[in-house]
Amino acid sequence: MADGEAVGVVGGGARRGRPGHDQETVLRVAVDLFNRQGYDGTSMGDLARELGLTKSAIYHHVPSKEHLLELAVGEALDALTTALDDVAGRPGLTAEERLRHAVRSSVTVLVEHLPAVTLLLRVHGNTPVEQAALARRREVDRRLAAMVRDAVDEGGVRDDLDPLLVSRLVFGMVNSLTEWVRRDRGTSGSSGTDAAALADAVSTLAFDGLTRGVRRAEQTPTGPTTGPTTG
Amino acid sequence: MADGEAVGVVGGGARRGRPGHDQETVLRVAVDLFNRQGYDGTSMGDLARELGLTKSAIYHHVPSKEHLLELAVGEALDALTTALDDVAGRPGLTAEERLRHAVRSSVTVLVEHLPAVTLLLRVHGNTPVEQAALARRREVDRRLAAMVRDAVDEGGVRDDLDPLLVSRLVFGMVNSLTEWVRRDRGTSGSSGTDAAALADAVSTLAFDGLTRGVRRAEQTPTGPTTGPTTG
DNA sequence: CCTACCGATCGGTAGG
DNA sequence: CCTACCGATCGGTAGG
Repeated sequence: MADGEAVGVVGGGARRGRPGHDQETVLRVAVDLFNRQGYDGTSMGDLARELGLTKSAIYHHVPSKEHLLELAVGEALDALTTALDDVAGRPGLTAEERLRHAVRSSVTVLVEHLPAVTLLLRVHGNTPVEQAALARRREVDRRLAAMVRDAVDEGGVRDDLDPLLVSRLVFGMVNSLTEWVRRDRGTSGSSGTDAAALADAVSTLAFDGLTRGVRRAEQTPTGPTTGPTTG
Repeated sequence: MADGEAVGVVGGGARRGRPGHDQETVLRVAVDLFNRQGYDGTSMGDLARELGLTKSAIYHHVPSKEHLLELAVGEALDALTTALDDVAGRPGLTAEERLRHAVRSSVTVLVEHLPAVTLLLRVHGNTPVEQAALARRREVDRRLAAMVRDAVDEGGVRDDLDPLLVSRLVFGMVNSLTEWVRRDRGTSGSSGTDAAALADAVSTLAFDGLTRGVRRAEQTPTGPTTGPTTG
């Protein structure tokens, strides 16, 4: 990936005569570039060079640059929305437990869809496509804020700080993972372990803080180690 | 600021015959645009329109678009570095107290230099100027991580989580403030109150977590309400 | 000669 | 999937 080298295309082993670019490959390489250089800072020429083909050839696979953005942010928003639906659909959980699940699910989704979520979090709203993405993202934020409010009302979460502020800070911390988490080299589809450990750490820090000493036993939610998103 | 309206230039009251654009005004308007649309997503034509003058006239005040970026990220990095120097220069503080000050200082600097810090946090490294900014930013991150390690070694901060991870999460939470904090309308130079309240909230959440009940008296550091940066 | 700009256009490159 | 291009716009500069 270093110098002027075009990326290997088919992940597996045997490579066909033609490079075999499909939309998924173009999308993956494009999103990586968008995240490295910024969406506006990435030209279709950059993408062509990275793919090892001409600019025009890209348009055989995708109709426009912005469609690539749309696909990626759609993936991220679908995953986040589904995760929240899962949490909301659990019967018999307290509001605090649902919030804990939401934090863990957010981390898991972020790690499993890292490039897409990273791109989503950097959208500016410069075009209708970006504005639509921001609208869906605000809806996710609203649902997360509501879960914090519910947990405060229920009594499990501190009420000396504004719930909206708490929601912004906690999920701001979660979202900041995109700044440094790296994708695991894609042996296959197993990214679960790292994500779970990270989710634990984030959850611990968010709920218990970084001050030493006050550790609590009721840290683990009802569903113990099974991931709330994929489960 | 809504439609095609050019921004008011001289903040005060009496306006001179000529618009009186100086470099500072150009910089302020430019950084606001960069943060709204992205640096690469903002053309010098956009900036000219917002300033109410021609593109060419901008180059009477600034040598290039990138110089505007350089000035802004320099302001942010200088402020962050100075704040860390201040904290490091305090004698007789425990490592935990220094860390608390660092968290509060970071919030204060972020609020007081909000546009500059926001821009800094979005730099990609596409040019030598951006790469230099990233290098300075990494140095700041290293110093913050070292403060967390010291606090862990000292015993005041939990040691069941990786100090580097804790540092990233806590200052990721701090940095996420740029996503939603709005500058106060600039009556004069008084932005202290809001920043202090926000610093309190962030510090409380970071050190004590959001779980109800375990509130601690030793929350306030040695220097109680005087801001560590400006003091 | 200075300042604070303007209308027009430069050489290159963007997405398509 | 390429060569050959387009309308437009990019950051920056010309003379006045």
